[in-house]
Formats: sequence, C-alpha cells, structure tokens
Amino acid sequence: MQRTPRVTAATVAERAGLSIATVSLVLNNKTQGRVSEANIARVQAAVDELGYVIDRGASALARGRSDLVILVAPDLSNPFFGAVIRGISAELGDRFQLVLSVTESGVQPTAADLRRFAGLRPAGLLVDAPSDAFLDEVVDGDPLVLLDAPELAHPVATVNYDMADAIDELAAHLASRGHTTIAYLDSVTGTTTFDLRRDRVIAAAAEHGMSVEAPDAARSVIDMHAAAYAFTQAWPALRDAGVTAVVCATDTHAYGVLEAARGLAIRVPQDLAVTGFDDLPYSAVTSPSLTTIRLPGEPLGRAAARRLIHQIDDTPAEDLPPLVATLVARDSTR
Amino acid sequence: MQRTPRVTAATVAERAGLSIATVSLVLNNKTQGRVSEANIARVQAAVDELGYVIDRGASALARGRSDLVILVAPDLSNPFFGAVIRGISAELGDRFQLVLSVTESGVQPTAADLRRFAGLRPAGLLVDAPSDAFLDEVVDGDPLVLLDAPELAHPVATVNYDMADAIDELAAHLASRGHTTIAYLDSVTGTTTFDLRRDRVIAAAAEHGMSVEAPDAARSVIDMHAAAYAFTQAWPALRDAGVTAVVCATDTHAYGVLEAARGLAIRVPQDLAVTGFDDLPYSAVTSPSLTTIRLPGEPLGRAAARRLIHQIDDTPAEDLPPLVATLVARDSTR
DNA sequence: CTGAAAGCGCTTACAG
DNA sequence: CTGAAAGCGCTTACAG
Repeated sequence: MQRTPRVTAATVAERAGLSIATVSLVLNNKTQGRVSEANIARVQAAVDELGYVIDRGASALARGRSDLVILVAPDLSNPFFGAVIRGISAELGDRFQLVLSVTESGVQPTAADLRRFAGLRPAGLLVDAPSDAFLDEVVDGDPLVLLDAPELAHPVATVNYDMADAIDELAAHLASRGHTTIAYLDSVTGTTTFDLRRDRVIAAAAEHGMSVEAPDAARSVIDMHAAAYAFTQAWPALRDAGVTAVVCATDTHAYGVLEAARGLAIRVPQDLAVTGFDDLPYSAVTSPSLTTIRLPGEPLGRAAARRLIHQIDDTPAEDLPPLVATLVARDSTR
Repeated sequence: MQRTPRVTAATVAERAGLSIATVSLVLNNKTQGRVSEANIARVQAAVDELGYVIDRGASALARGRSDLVILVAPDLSNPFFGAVIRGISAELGDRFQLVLSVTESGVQPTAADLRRFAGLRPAGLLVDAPSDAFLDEVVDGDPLVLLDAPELAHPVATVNYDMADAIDELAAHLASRGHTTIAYLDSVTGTTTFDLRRDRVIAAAAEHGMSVEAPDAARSVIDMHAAAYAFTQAWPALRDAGVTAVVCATDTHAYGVLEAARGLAIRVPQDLAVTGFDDLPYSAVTSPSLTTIRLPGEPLGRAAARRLIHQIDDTPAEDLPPLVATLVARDSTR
C-alpha cells in the first residue's frame, strides 16, 4: 500500500542541502532572525517539489501537545451542531484539527472516553452542555472551554447564551394571547442549560400571570419521536390541568409535540400553542411553522473556539459580544 | 497547566517492576505466549493505579500509522450525516478515533485539506459522495472507502444505495396520480450520486409515460433557502411547461420547495406534488408531510466502516447485505 | 517469557 | 545564521 518511501524532513533537508533543524524552523514559521531568506526559499522549494507534509504525530510527540481540538457534544445528530461546528472550525482554521467525540444520542461521554481523548494529547477541549457530574471527570489541566453551560459549579471558561430577555418576551407573547396555564416539555439530559431554560420559563410565566405544569412525564431525550411519545403520555393530565400552550426545551422536542398533536387530533395553535428553542432551519417549514427562541449556533462555536485559542496561547481572553437569543414568533402560537 | 509529571510507559514499567517492552505488549494485547499471566496482572494493576493512558501520537509514530479515521463529507450540517456518523463510530468502536473534515457547506475538500490529513497518518479515509475530480487528488495508497458514490471512474471500494426500485416506485406513484410532466430539482455539488438520482428519475419517469423538466435554473446547494430561491426562479418556466410535480435531489431541497410554494401561493399537493430523498426525521412533520425515498444513514455508515476496517487489517471484505432505498409516501403527493 | 536497544519523525536548546 | 544531538513516548525485532 505504501507506494513510495515516505518523504520526511530529512528528505527535504537533503534536497535543499540544509539540516532538518532548518527545515523544521521554516515549516513552523520560526525563521525570525534564525534562517536566511535564501534558505527559506530553498526549503520552500524542496517542500513543494517533494510534496512534503509534516508528520503531526511526530510533531506532537516532540512538542508534548498535538494540534487536535476535541469537541465533546452529547448529540451531534442534532442539526444545531452543524452551525456550531462550522463556527468552531472557521476559527480553528489551519492550525488545529477538529476531532469529534461521538457518543450515543444524548449520552455524556464516560470517563473511559475521556481517557482516550487524553491519549491524543489534545491541544484543547470544547464541551457542549456538560453536566456537573461530567466535569468532575475532567480532572485535567488541558485548555478547556464549555459551550452553553450556564450556572455551573465548576470554575471553567464558558460561552453562554443570554436568554433572559427572549424568554421574557416569549412569556409576554403567550400571555398576550390569553394563555393562563402552560406546560413545559423538558429534556432529560440533565445539563444546566436545560435547567436554566425551564427555571426561567417558569419564572417569566409567573411574572406574566401564567402557571406552568412540568410533570415528570413531560420529559424526553432530544429526539422527535421520543418527545412525541412523552407528550402523548403526559397530555391527558396536562389537558385536565387546563394547559393551552406547551413550551419545549428544544425545537426537536417541539417537532415531536407537533407530531403527537396530529395523532391526538389536537389543533395547533387553536387548541394548543407550541414553542421551541434553537430555531433549526426546519422550524420555518413545519406544520404549522414553529415559534421558537433562536440560539445562533455559529457565533457560539466561534466564540468558544476563540476563547480556547487564547487559553492555548496563554493570551488574555478578549471581550466578546454577548450571544443574545431572540424570539421568533411563527404560526404555532397564533 | 501540566499538574503532574506525565505518566508514561516507563512510569508503569517501574511501578510494575518490568520493562517498558512488556508494558507495551500488555497494552496492545500482544501477550500471546510472550508475557506470563502474573506479569500481565502486574502491568494491569500498575496501569490502573497510575491512570496511565497510551500516548497515541507516540504510538502512531512507532507504528507508522495512527488510529485516526477521517470522514470527509461535503456537508456535515446535513442531518443525514448524524445517522451516518453514528453508524461509523459504532463500528469503529474503541480501536479508532473518528476525525471529521469540516469544509464549507457543499464544498469538496481541497488538495490542501488532503495534505493536512496526510500529515495525520490516518489509519483510513471515508469519503462521502466525492466527485471524480476530488478523487484525482487522493493519490495515496491509504485505506479508503467511498460512501454513496455510484458509477465512479475510480476503482475504489464503495458502499452504495440500491435506489433503482424505489425510484421506479416513486415514478409509478406519481404517474398513478395523473402527473404527466414533472420537474427535477437537482443538487449542484456535481457528485455522482446526484447524477444517478437525476438520470434514474428521468428514465423511470419516461417508462411511466411522464416527461421531466430539469432546467439549469432548477439546481441549488443542499440548503433550504438556496433551494427555495432556485425553485422560485425556475417556477414560471416550469409552470408554463405544465409541471405538476417536483422531485428533489434531497429532502432539504424539498423543504425549500415547500417554503417557496408558500410564498408563491402554490398549494401542495393540490397544485404541486413534492418529493425528496433521505427521509430526514423532519420530513414527517413538514407542512405537508413529505413523500421521500428513504436512505438509511446508519447502515451506510456501518457498512463503510466495516469495509474500511477490512482494508486496514488486510482481511477479505465481507459480503454485506445491500442497502436498499425505499419509498415513503406521505401527504405531499396525495 | 523477558529486556536492552534501535528507530519512528519531529522540535528545541545548545554550541558554533 | 546553521547544524549536530538529545529527547519526546512509544513498538518491534532481536538476543537471551
């Protein structure tokens, strides 16, 4: 399979008539007053001719750190992460390579997974919506930034959404349409972002004179069908309690409610208003289109990556603009 | 940041009172008649006590190959890949680490991207829906499996869907509903899977007595809004040609048509039937729900990963069951 | 069954 | 400005 003997820095050095130390310096842009222009060009030429590529494993070994940035997210199949990943990799650029930790849907990586990552000697870790329990396992001093992890006990750099105003707007929106009793369909992952969403919705509802039903039955993983099932189970009790609107922890949960509502012959929004969080692209074409709180994924990814890079470089963190969630009102609430 | 001196194989060896060669053998399960049971246990214990993790970069360097498997896909934000990735990582298990190549939406990685991957000394490459042009760049002899890349000139191991029957069924389904002129909304990525879908739809339509309009305007990247725009542009001509149904290259394109149809006051399915390919989870809750050809992502990912592992191990490829696409008829065509 | 040693391909003081 | 050499942490013949 290996067609030609591997091209190494030694091959390049020989071709250029220089030492491998010089080749290394040039390839790492550390020529500042250490390599002459002529030799830089010579190395460059040899690299191009030979199609040389640095062996990143060897480089990592020599440096003690790889250029791998690991993204740990509980549910990469959630399209929300498409945007987040785009933002992250845009900021990481050429310098780092993004590695995705893929676990089962909604499941936090285990200590064993973390061990494997440690073996990669990562340049840094990005962890989306972790639980406090998970962070207990991340003992390490590796550069680490959390995404969407509000109010965590752990003192870790975190990039969060500012959701307070949008949630207040949502409550006002529902109250203005005459709702007095609403339900909350929660996510079961037990991460703080969902705790915060729920608590804020309950608080905002109260301020606008609405009460909130949030029974244990009304929870599911982030999966449309699981949410549909949970809602179907919870509905009789919710209906008896006088619920006329359901606020869901994610758009995916809300899609499940839309699906379940069809099965139960509940008209949305006439019988039941439905809302989500995320504003996935599909929310504009669901039936009916979904009122939701938009959480812009790409800026979140970008902000997290920037902070991580500052940690890696030991540069002071920038002041980044807040990531503001916004209410997008559509047909499912009017 | 580095709290304690790093635990290496040497640390473990010392603790166990053995050589690092023995430690390596045990950690790689190569003890077969080479290490005594007692010493295996001794190493095991030392590893546990010290929380030792193999340095994968160093290991890769010594072996000449890393345990990284790179997935190259033109558009990871497409939720279709969530399922594919799940399948892949399920098969890769603990032995390999999945690395995602993230490029801009719909763009094939460049030669420069490939160079970077080469520097990772990957154990193997998985490439989704590549173009022939892209494959020209993949000079290498690295283990390589293609996903969803039918009828490629390059002689490379490939895992494809069997779509012929489903497409024929789709054509029959549309013909039976009285359609005589249909349109095809293509993807612009220029990969063979989309060429095949289009060609087969045209052929199957002809067999069922329908003609197909596929103007250049009716193409877009895999993005809902881009598809909506393309369809809106193409619609006047399509309408004048008598088109009453549009078959889209992906569900995402179809969502765009649904969106555009609202803007144009076209009723679906009364004025226009709409279909897609993929059967994303959202297709059940769009308005109306979407008729589509289901392409099961997880089995595709699993099959590709299995074939790749056989290549890596130089084991004869298994006979895998065919990956059959199926028609899912919903409200958008009735 | 066990270990000393070479070697994988880099980076980085260090000496010149 | 340049290069010889040590060292990063493994794996793998090889000798015993």
